[in-house]
Amino acid sequence: MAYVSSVEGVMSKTRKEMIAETRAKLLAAGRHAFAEQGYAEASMDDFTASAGLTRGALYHHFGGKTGLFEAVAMQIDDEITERLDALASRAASPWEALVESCVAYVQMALEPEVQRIMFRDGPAVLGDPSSWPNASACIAFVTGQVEACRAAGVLSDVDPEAAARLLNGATSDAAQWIANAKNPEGVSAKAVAALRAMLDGLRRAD
Amino acid sequence: MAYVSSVEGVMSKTRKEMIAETRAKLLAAGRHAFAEQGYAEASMDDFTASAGLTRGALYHHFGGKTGLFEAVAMQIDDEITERLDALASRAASPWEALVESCVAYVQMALEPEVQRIMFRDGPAVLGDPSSWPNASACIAFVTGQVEACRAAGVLSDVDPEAAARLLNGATSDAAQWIANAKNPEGVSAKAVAALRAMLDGLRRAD
DNA sequence: GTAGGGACATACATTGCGTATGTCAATTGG
DNA sequence: CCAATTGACATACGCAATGTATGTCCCTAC
Repeated sequence: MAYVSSVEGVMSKTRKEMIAETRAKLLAAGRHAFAEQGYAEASMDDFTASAGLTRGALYHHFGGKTGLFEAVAMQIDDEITERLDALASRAASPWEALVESCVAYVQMALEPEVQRIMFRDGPAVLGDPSSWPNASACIAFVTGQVEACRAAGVLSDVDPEAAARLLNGATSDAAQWIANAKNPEGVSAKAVAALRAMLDGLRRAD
Repeated sequence: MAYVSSVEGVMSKTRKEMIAETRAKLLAAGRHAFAEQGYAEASMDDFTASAGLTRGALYHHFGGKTGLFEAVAMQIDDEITERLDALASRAASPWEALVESCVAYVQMALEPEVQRIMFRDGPAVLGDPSSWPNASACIAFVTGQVEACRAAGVLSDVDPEAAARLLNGATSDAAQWIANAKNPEGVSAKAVAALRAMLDGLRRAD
């Protein structure tokens, strides 16, 4: 048993692992390059080489530059959703979950990687986020929270997805604003305060 | 006086007119191409040729592809501001002016040209709109309206620019959503209703 | 064990941008 | 009225980057 024979089981798994590994390497390299230099300026030759590969591998696995970018965006979107989910599950009420999710969303959108890939280059490369392959998991997540709030009776009769959309736009735009401000802390405080006020507008007046 | 001598006055004006005309032709051709094909896919050779010119003229007047795009974006931004201004000046109150401006903004953002250039490609090419050369005149305009509302006492104590930013993000995102929806009319109604609700959140509870 | 297919690299063609250079008309100064 | 110069614009060139077509090698399957 000094070596493994290519009987099938073991080797095939190793093989699949190798493939998954190169996919992951490409994904990571692309993600880094897209975040650092932006989509247009990122050279496929450069960042595939930095992963010890060539464009051949990229075209094989992702079909092209756009395909890789799409995969990266989906990965980030999933991560955001997961983080929001973890946060919301610790909230006392649906309403609080929604509010805290929105605030957290602003914070996440401040991260340069998220900002650049999801909010700046994303729409230009992939089109409207709502038409992305996974339909923007994080928007769907917020929509769910709005629905929960409505079910709990704390929301006025607005369309859940419409509310989620508006919130998404408001928060991501606020994040852009904060990120490019001279004093991000002060601006952030203002933005969050205004955001809470707007959210209150959605709450049922009782 | 059968012909005009190049004494200066008349001829120099004609000359300037010619120059202004080619500038305008480039601007129009670029605007059309950017709107139709997007920034990245628009070929300078193609659309300058469609204006009866070459890239030489473009580089001379605008410094490059980015420069022309910037000029186009500023032009559109000015047009939007002007339209909002005309609309707001007919409103009965500052609050109504703000609300109607936001609703109108959604409508404008639905126009394919505005959508593509200002909301999709704009941020990717020029960066965050708030850092654009003219600092996004339309955001400044809305900020002014929010300030007027605050002065009139109908707004709670939110930061004017923060509110304007959130509104801008919410409306433009809503527009994106509407534009890509199957039934734009229905979605538009939902979005506007939710927008009004959010706006109410900013209004001082009295 | 050999035939086949998939994973990836290499080679090539195309396209598009940016810059350097050239040309011609118009302005300016005498 | 003429010559020199400036500026508007076109042409020519080089480079970089993408997409595709082809090749090679190793694993898998029969």
